[in-house]
Amino acid sequence: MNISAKYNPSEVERKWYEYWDSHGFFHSEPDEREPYTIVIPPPNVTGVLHMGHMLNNTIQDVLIRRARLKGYNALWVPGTDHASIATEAKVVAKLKAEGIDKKDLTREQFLEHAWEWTHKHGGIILKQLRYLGASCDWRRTKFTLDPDMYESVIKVFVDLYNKGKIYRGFRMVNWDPEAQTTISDEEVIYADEAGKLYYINYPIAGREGEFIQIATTRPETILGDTAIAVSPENQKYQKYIGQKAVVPIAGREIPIIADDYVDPEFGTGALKITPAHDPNDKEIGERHGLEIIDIFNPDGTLNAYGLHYEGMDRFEVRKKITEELKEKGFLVKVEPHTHRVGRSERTKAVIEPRLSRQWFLKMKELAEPAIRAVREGEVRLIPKKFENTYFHWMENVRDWNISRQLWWGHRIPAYYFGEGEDDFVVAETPEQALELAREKTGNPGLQLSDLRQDEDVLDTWFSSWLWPITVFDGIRNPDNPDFKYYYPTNDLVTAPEILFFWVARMIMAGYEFAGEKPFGNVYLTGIVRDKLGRKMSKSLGNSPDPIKLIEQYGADAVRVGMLLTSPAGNDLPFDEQLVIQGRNFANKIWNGFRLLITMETDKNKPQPETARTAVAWYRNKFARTLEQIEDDFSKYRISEALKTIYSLIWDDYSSWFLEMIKPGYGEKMDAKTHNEALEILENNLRVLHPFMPFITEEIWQHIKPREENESLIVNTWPEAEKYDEDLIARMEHAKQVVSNIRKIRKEKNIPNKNRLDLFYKEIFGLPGEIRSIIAKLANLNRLEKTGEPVENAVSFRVDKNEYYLPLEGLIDKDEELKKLKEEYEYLQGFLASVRKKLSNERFVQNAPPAVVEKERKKEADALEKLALLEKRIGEVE
RNA sequence: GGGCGAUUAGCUCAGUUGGUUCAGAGCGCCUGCCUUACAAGCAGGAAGUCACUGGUUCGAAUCCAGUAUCGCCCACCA
Repeated sequence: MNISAKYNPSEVERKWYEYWDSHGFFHSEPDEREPYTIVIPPPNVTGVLHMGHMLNNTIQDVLIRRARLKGYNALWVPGTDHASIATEAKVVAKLKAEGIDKKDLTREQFLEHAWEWTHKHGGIILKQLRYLGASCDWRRTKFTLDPDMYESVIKVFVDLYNKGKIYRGFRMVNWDPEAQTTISDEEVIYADEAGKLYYINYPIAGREGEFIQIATTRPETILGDTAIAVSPENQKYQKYIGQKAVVPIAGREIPIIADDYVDPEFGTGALKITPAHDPNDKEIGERHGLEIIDIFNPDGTLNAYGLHYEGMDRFEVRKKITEELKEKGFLVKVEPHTHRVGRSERTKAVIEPRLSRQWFLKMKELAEPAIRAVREGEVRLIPKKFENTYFHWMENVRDWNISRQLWWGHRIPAYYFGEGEDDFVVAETPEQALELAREKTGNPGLQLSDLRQDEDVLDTWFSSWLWPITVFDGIRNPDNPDFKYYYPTNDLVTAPEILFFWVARMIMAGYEFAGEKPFGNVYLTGIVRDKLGRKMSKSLGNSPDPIKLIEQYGADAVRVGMLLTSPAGNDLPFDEQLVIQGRNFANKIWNGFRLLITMETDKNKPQPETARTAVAWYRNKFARTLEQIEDDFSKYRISEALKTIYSLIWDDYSSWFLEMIKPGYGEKMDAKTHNEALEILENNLRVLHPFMPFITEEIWQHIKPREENESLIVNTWPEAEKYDEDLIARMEHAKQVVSNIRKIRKEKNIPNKNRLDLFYKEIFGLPGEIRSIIAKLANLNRLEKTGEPVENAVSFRVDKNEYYLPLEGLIDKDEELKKLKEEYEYLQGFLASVRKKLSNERFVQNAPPAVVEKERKKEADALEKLALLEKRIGEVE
């Protein structure tokens, strides 16, 4: 068989993905087996794969493939999110580039464009996931705007409204003037920015020449001022409380009030109050019954209250009004001032706090079962450290503003029939709304055309929080077999950034609408960063294109590269070097396979002792390592599990096992060993498959012809077996002896070809088969026990055995003595420390007996070794 | 301002309930090898006062307190 010395992933990967998919190996239907379910965190429908997705989905694929091998009925549900604000922003930008303004379109026209865009770009990211090897059940692909999903979302809204949990409120919200919509608190990103603090004098009404001075970072908002507040404790301003001040430029008279909120130490100790544009001011305004003056248009320009600034942008007004204040003598000074500015996560526009009528969801009651679930371990967060943040947020949860002034999304099912505060009904369909409206108004003549549906849509997360339920149609049809079988799901893999946006809310929705947790474990990944520790982002251009990486190195290599350094919750400093390491590993595995498959075999040749021993040893070593792998997985230490397998295959299997069973030069391998080695290889492939699905399947299929149902992806995970610790320990000893000899060969410049003799004093027993391994790997002529001192030999000690390698003419007596003395001194120091412990009465009394016993053994062993060394030193001298 | 977490070799990280021979791995580095599976490799090697200061303990990388640095989350100081 002619097989390339370099593994070529690109040829292999497409082939096997197609094979798995077309044979339905990703597909799951309920059956008698235990289910194992993951729902994908749905990426934005118009998104493209970035490194964060790669990490996230690799972990999910590892979990799902392992579950499949372990015999679970494994289902990974894929899908995409309509991502209302992100997608709408993209569509608006695209239309703008084509010279079309959203304002000139009707809702229907705009949605047509949006769907067109969605159909064009939607699914790109899902296709990219296939290159990665993601074994999703594509037949179950969902989209949050699918008709059934849409219906479920509306049903939930109506349900919550009828339960009194959804209400309309006139509230201070975060207004994004760019997207012209409200956004949730979580979508506002605060950062320190350099700004200015403007000190402005407000004349006191009726007191010529007297002023009250305030400090503000937003001078344009003075036009919306409806009061000046001072601290009631403030001596300086006592006399003005109850008086009136005159708003510069506007000329309006506003009251001067006292409120505890004001910090007399900050700024001038007097605060201008603009209830329409500051959350605190709004509260103060409510306490004092102040007027509310909103000076902004939705796009951030000033309205008629802006007087001669009407129509100008807020930031331009800031400059202009500063000049005017200066000219008219109101401006006292301007100081540089760093303060926190909130910007929209999506559009980066400075957020304007704004009062408006919005829909809200009461959160407190919903949060309670979700808090309990995590506290009682019904839902586990991995790593655990995120529980603190979770509780903190959940215990201080605020009502959720769920309406967005967008078109792309689930339209709020509220129908208005009049202008009054309460002139609306909430219903799943217009027909039901009409019925309710007729009841509510007592007017049976009301027609559909008399109803106006709310223009707003729901926050994207209002559909994603139902994801684990709605992908199984659990809202509309809770008794369906899929929902009953797959829900609750097992593991959720996602980024900690959306712990509140999404994870916490899914837990709430799970208990509220399904009466049960949505998933058992939440694996929180880290953030993928570049070598400099910066978050990977498009704008920095520091993110490699994952698809290019896959093309260059292979998906298996990229998967390994991502996983080698990413324990749960830790950031992942991505380095292409790691992918190269993954590729090298693939090549190593490939060549380990190549050695066996190109080996000529002989059925009549008996199995050598070395091979028999090697097979026995590796099987035991594998069994022990499997235990470690299971332990790693049980603790969700995915990268540790990979490292464990990496070292098993690279070190134990390739460097030791294969070397042990290799026949001599020009010889054939006996058929028994060959078969056993292939079996061993198969087990390696089984545990490696979740991490490197492609190369493992490729090799698996090359080992021997396979039936379709024998494909590795649907094969079995190895069974745990008992193992012989003693055999493993003796082989460990043998490996150390071999390493010592290799080291001496290197020091003395003795080629590997030259066969050597080795003598030893046996205290740690070495059965013949272990000796044969040593002889083979170290290329020895003879390996014999001896009672006599060996002349002209280099000696070394492993465990309690002393080894002598006679090297006539190559011995430097002084150097040998020096080494022996160093070893001796070291051991003496060690002995001293052990004895110090043992002579400490308190140690002997207080330490557990087992620990004391260990120390005694250390002492005895050290003494024995010292005796050996002492003797050897005498011999050399 | 409040909370959480981190700090172990040049880099990225392990280090289970404090106790096996002066702390481990991978990468990188150094040395020697194109040895008939693999130079994307083999063999060997060097490298750490476990951030700092105290404390608890027979015993601390591990527990406690404080300090420093970094990171994350939350918060309305104009």
